[in-house]
Amino acid sequence: MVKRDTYTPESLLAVAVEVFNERGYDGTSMEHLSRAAGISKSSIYHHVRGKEELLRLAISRALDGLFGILEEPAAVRGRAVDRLEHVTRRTAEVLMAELPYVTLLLRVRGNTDTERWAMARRREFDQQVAALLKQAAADGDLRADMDMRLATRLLFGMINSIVEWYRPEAGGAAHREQVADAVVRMAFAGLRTG
Amino acid sequence: MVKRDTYTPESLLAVAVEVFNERGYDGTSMEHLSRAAGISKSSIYHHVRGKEELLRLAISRALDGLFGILEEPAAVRGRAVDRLEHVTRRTAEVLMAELPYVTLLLRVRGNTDTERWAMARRREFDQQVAALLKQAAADGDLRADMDMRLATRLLFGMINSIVEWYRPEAGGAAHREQVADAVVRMAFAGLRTG
DNA sequence: GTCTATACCGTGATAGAC
DNA sequence: GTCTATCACGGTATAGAC
Repeated sequence: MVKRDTYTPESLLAVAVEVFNERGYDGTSMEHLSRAAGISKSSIYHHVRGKEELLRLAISRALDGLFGILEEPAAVRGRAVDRLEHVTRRTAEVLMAELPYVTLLLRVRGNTDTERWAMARRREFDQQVAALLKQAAADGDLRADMDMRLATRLLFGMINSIVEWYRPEAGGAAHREQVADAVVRMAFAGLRTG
Repeated sequence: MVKRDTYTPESLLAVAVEVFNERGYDGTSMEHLSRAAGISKSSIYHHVRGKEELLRLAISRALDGLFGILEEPAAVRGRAVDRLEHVTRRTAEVLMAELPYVTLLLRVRGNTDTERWAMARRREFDQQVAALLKQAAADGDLRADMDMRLATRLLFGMINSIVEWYRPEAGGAAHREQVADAVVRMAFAGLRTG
């Protein structure tokens, strides 16, 4: 959270998203934002239309990152189970790389139009991954004794929970890879030995 | 959300917790609560000291349910990996049985004293389960190629994510058991066949 | 136990000077 | 591009009648 002499919507966004994630979106006032940015409330309105626009910008960035995964070659070609593993790993990676933005996306509750739009887009992403699970199960590569809808939800639950504790300061790229490995391993092979 | 002729702190709590979970705690005003309860704002103050007391009551109930698990016979006796599996299943079950209360617990951000107390208690619970994982790994019952701290976090991430989609109306006890089974299966054996 | 009325403050947002 | 001053509104909470 570096204080700047002058702001662009982009650099102001970085500050705002940090505060949103600390206090929650509803718990953050324009006064909080102005103090964190080191400029007055009214100056913020020079850069963005208001609080909700900051939310929309942040969420768009998170969604762009996630949907980008689905267009990567390894996500569109090959056996479904391998594409699923790729998407799982990459979702964890994007989540850590774009942590504050994805965190905000995952926490919206649907109180405003912007939040409802975010939730709808997120559902689209989940559904595309759910289709992958279904195909992988049909291929016989995933265990048949589980509802794939339920499995999708638990898989995303595990991945998304990373935002609750991951902090980029500690560890860097090596740590990110270790986390992504653990997610893939636990989701596909489980905790138990043998 | 049944409207009542008269309220007790307990019955008012049930209404409040539903609204908190729909709109978020910070996004819920006393006006929202009064409309949902069908009584005036000031009448609410007759039953509780304020909004934050409702939060504290709700969170206490969730924590009591969770810590109760750790005192069950199957959680204190036997091989660590079996105790861990029991705690995993029961945590999922308690989460579904006390859904609105646990949901609220899992969403607090630490803005007030009450919220910070809740987060500290939750960490205590997590740490006790983390100790179980560590013991099970030492017994050779869990895979050695994963950091157990990380595994604990992913395990709880998976369990806790149930609050994001589980709705008690649909399915009843049979469905709850199916969900708990799926959690245990995925966490311990993984998604992949063979 | 519930109500109406209201105190008092913090909120998101705007006007206009520099 | 930033500021101070200000607005109208909605927030939590209280007073006091019924």
